[in-house]
Amino acid sequence: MKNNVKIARIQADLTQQQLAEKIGVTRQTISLIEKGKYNPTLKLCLDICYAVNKTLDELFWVERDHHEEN
Amino acid sequence: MKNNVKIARIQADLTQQQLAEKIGVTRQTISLIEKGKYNPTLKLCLDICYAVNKTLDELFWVERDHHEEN
DNA sequence: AATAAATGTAACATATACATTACATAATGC
DNA sequence: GCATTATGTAATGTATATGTTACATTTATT
Repeated sequence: MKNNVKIARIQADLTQQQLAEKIGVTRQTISLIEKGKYNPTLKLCLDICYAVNKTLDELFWVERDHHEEN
Repeated sequence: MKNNVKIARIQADLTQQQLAEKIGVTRQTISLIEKGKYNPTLKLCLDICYAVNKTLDELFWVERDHHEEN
């Protein structure tokens, strides 16, 4: 679950805490998503996009990798 | 949770059943997502994208609506 | 270096995505 | 009309996303 949330958050000059509050989620959730340790729901992905002014593709799109494990 | 899955699925000439099998999910899950009745995980969104050859933005992006009722 | 701020992460609880089974209705072909 | 296929949806179970609390580690500031 690689993504660009951390980069976008830093560009938006937000801490995990601030981003979490903007979205209404806990800091831990942001941390785990940035670390790729879990699989957020679409609604949460969209909320993150809105908070850092990016689209889904910019933050979460990954080409299919034929050798993907998982 | 409006999305364009149904349109893309039909364009790809797949039934809900066929799409579900391609992805490894049940037909019910596809049906509920198309009806906007729930909030799929990112992984499932990506699997749907791959199956119908669209990107996240094409299938799931929605501009923030200030009057969203969720 | 010491202190504070930011981040990682673990244990446990709760909500909900998704599976399973089942049945009903809608659409399509004979 | 009847049979078949596609779709909607309800009940119940399971897995996992997310919350809560708490503490450890890393990074920034002085």
